[in-house]
Amino acid sequence: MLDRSSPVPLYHQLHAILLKEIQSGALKQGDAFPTEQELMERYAISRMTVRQAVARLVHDGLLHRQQGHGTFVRCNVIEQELSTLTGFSEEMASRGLTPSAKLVSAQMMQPDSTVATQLRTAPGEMVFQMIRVRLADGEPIALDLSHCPRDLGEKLQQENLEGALYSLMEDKFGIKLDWADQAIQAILADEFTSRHLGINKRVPILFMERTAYAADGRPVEFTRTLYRADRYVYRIRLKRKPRSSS
Amino acid sequence: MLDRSSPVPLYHQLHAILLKEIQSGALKQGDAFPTEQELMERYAISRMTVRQAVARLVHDGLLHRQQGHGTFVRCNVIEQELSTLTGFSEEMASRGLTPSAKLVSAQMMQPDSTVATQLRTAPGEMVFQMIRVRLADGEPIALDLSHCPRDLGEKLQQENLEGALYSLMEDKFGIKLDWADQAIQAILADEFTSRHLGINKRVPILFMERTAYAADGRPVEFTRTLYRADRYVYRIRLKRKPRSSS
DNA sequence: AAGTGGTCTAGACCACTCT
DNA sequence: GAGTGGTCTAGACCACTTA
Repeated sequence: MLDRSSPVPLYHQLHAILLKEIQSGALKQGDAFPTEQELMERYAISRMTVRQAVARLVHDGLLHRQQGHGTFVRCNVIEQELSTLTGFSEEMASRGLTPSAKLVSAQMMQPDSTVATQLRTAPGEMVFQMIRVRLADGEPIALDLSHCPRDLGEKLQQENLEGALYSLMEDKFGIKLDWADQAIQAILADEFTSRHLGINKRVPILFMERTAYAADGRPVEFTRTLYRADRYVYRIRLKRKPRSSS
Repeated sequence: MLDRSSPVPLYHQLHAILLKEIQSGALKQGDAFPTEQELMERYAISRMTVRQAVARLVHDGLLHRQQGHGTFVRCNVIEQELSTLTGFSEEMASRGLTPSAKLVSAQMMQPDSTVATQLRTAPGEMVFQMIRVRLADGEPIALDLSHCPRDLGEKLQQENLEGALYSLMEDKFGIKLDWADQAIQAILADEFTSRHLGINKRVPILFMERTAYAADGRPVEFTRTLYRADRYVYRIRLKRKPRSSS
């Protein structure tokens, strides 16, 4: 039931309860979900609060509503990997693999023009670069070249860089990551990449460039990641948007 | 101003107005956005309606709210390509290119096991397959192998298949596309692909598999698309999600 | 006609940030 | 203390679906 003395908002508590019910498998695909009226009475809360909790489940694709008909369970998948920004460590952990990293280098450097543009550094300003081999269950999966602004880099230099960068930034530095722009391409492995990933040269590589931004709009990381094509598939779930004004 | 006699919801109208103001450039990055109080008075509507309109702008990353501080303009980008499900034609059009398609083949066929699984066809049931070369400004960009359930395929066979498939499904067949699961990999071009895209063999290819679903949860399309790596980059914007319950 | 979700109101109290 | 956004209530009317 709901705890009204908790600092956690009621709609948040209700969302967690409903999510658990869906994921437990008690409700099967296509089953009718409790109506708003039912939820209002069962938890003794107002309709707007119910709607706020249900809205998130609908938005995340677990429920499907039809006006005048009802609310229905879309699917009972445990992993509903929507298009969320996750770091390598988080992504591997969610797939049930154990992530790790081997630090190749970490230093302040003069950014190339792409890095400078993406991180919006002043002319002549240095950035922090670290190169890491990312592993899953001990197997090399990707080569990662991360760049951060100078001030953030100075803090990072005093940390263990073989773990999750995003946890470090959020939990230790209090940076609120908010969104990222990604570009994904297919390329052939070069000498440097193939050596670090333990693969042949001239094999296909999934190449991702990502710029991550904090809640205030400031870029906090620009990363180039080269994934072994034989070990990694990029998966994403997309939502259709209304197409009225286009 | 708002039109209360319109069938369009007030929060929708307000969203459109505010979006226009942001995109017009009148508000610059970092500028303070009108407070909820101001918007309530200016448009003579209640706070919840204001919040509903603003919430979408926040969710789409155009605004940034900070409790006790205010609402601020994140950026004045015209194209905020969030992670939305778009077809090839829509995507190219949004990049300012003219999309087209050359039909290679279109037929009913026995699905392979992947296609049958993704489209959830009954054993022995046929599916509709069409193979198309997708062009942008007359240049071949991708080779597309689309599969649809039998009933949908029968309708498609009577249509012009060299245009946008999603428009056809939504506008002509009344199918509400809702979401899709995608997998993106890097592979090497095979003989069939390189011939149709006019490229050398053994060059890298961005390979995407996508299953698209309607609002009722039914799969309506499974597509394999092979993109020329030298002409196409997959771009996406991701939002960070709260990481409390994981 | 009854039940559902979609929209909207006019209040209320709280947590947070700034001055 | 004043102003902001965050949460919550108890109603209301409407549009749509099903029977």
